[in-house]
Amino acid sequence: MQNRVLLVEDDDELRQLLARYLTNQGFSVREAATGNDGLSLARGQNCDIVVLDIMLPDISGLDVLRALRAETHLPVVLLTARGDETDRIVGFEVGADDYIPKPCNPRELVARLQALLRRIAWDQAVDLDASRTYGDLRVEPAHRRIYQDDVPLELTATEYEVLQVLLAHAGSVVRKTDLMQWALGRRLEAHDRTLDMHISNLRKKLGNDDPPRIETVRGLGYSYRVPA
Amino acid sequence: MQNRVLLVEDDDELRQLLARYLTNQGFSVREAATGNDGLSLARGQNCDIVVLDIMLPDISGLDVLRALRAETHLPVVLLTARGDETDRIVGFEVGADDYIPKPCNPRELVARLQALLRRIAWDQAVDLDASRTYGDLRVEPAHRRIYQDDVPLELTATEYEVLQVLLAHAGSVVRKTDLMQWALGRRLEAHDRTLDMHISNLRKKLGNDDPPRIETVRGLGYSYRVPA
DNA sequence: TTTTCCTTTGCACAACCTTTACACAGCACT
DNA sequence: AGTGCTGTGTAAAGGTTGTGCAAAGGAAAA
Repeated sequence: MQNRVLLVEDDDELRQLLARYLTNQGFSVREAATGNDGLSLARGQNCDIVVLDIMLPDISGLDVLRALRAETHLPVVLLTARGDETDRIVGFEVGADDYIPKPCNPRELVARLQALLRRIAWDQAVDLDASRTYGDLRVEPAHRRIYQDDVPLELTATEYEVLQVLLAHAGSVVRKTDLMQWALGRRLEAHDRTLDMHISNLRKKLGNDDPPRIETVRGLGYSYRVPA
Repeated sequence: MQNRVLLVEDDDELRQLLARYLTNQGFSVREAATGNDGLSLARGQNCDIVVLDIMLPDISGLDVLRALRAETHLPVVLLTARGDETDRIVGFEVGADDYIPKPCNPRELVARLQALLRRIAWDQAVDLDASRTYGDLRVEPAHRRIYQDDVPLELTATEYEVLQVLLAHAGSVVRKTDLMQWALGRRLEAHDRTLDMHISNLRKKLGNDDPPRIETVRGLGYSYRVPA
């Protein structure tokens, strides 16, 4: 169950050093010293992640990456001698997942490889219940909806954002300036009643309970009453 | 419609600089100046990715990350002044997806954010070669056809792509910009109504049900109504 | 060429965010 | 109680933005 790394690097000494370190860290390592070798090994589909030097004797690592991206989404970490910033940007644009400047600390390389593999594992595990419940309300970010007793509320985009923030802070007071910043994405100016309007509309849609679910804290902001 | 970044950084000047740059690059930005604010906002599930400074006035960015990881797999990029290698390793071990030392080039930050978001999109993409069924619709990638109650729909190439992407994400909202990228293979420019046209045509071919199978999520994109 | 399809253009319309306006509630001070 | 200030509730009007769709223009395939 160990991860298989394909290491494409022309400098024999460095490649063997890294290969040994990666092996010690529990990876199974395939090595290639040229771009073409690397490309055919990667195409073989028998590795989980590729570490790819950019400076190679035959074809550039960037071209190898381009060729790979034309057919797969195999994770690729670029490795390169001191990076001009533009180089890095290009690397990412071509489809790299990470970019590590040489000389690199092997520990950091391993940490980054593991972070990338972990990310992939997370993404592929069905990450459903990101939904949260507050009393009779249920927030479902995937649908961008909030359900009250399993009935979806007909909220506008802004209303959704506002209620979302209030729920995330359920039980404590959210200052108007923060609510404005977080839900509306701009600063609260004097005499701006926009927020009050959205709160008013939200209360209506939530059923105008008494006492209201969204409490007013005069001079401060609003607070969603924590469910009993 | 655009990716939402949560920027947690206490240095007002730097935060505003980055926020402005990210906005210009097409992100929608939410800001927090403290760890606690950042944590509540991230919990609110109203962002796609988090940029997190480690040095914060109240609680350490690492603790914020730990708390987040206890409940979500939200992508997190750490940002820090100290370049100590051990710090980086710790950051990754706690669950960071990337680690950028300050002072960071905003262009590189954006490139890394986009690489991470792209990786997630790739990972979550459904196996496009398997045939799938959604209610009365059946996608058969081998023939590039979609059947409604076993009767093939007369779709054009683009319509097939659009519907297929919507189905692959059935039940959740697909942003217009993503739909454009995945189905049409190019970026969504301002005033480009192409997608709206294809949606309109698709709805017609699907029978113009009411409520429509392809729901409009104003300001965001479209969503295929998950079959009961 | 003809046909099919993709894209652009233009207009109408709907959704919705914001402003305006006024009424009223809370609070401090007389 | 009365007065005035400040902050809030909400209806209605105003303005902006996003969307639906027909029709025409182009581009690509047949």
